[in-house]
Amino acid sequence: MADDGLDNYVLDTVDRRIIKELVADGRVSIRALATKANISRAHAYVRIERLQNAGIIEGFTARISHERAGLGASAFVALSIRQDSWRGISEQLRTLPFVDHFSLLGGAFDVLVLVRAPDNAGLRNLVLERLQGLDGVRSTTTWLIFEEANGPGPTWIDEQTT
Amino acid sequence: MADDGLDNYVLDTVDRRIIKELVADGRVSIRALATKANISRAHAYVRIERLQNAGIIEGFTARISHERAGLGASAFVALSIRQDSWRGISEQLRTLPFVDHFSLLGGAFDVLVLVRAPDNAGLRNLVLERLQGLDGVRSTTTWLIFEEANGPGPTWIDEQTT
DNA sequence: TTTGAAAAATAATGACC
DNA sequence: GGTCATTATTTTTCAAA
Repeated sequence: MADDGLDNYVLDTVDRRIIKELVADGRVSIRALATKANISRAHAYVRIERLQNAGIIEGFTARISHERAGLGASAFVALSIRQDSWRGISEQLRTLPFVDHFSLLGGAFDVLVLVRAPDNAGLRNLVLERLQGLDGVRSTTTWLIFEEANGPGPTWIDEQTT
Repeated sequence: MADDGLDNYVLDTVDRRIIKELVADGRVSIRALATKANISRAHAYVRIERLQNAGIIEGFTARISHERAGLGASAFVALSIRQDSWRGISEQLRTLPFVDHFSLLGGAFDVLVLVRAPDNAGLRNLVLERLQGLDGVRSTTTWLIFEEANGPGPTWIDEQTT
């Protein structure tokens, strides 16, 4: 593949500062961003566009409190699946309501799905009716989430050189 | 607790439309948002502020591609912990670099940590040196993430009545 | 990459239905 | 809740250095 600038893009200090600010506040004005990152506005525009074109910044979104928004019951559901069924299962999970995130894993389990439903009844229905019914799913194991939190965010961004 | 308007806030149709748009595009202008949600701009300001005060909208952020930003190795790490150690472990995980998200679970495992490191060596170091060294951690089990994706987003938001 | 200028768009507020 | 009007800011582009 030719180097079209989209792959193997190495972040420099300016990129990292921009990312840090945009992760902390996705609606920050370009003015404020440029100031905080110690660059000109014009430069900020250029860099942000480049980061988006490179696929490093995928987009911007609102962070919603699952619980306060009505999704009070969350769980991880491990799926044991047939060897050749990952692709099909993946396609279905992408559109299954209340599925937040899912991963194909190495090790004892095959697929780990993070689901968030309005309540335990909804969770139960989701697991028993939808997940276990997916073509290729052999068995499921569910762990309720009692409490959760996020890590420190992109602290690693300060620790790299360029 | 008195009803200060911050708790038990029930979303109506307008709130849901606003959230949907802001999740899809966190930097959308209030103008465009108001148009898409079929409300006036003034109304949009009021609603967004209310949603933020109620803690439903926690903030805004850039969605970063972990892989393209240099975090190519991700894994789930299950921690088996001492009964009384959750609080302390939680506090430490909040500041531990490369920790993305973690949960206190019911069931066989105690804590599930999602970590993202630059490479497998970094991942190994993180698990062996940092996570296993946390006070209260008895043992760890690691599952590498080969592939991952997100669910459909807030589709459930359309399916509720008010 | 930076700076300054300038037009267009948007934000934010307040008065009034 | 919605509409309108107004002013302050910001965005965005461009030219110049």
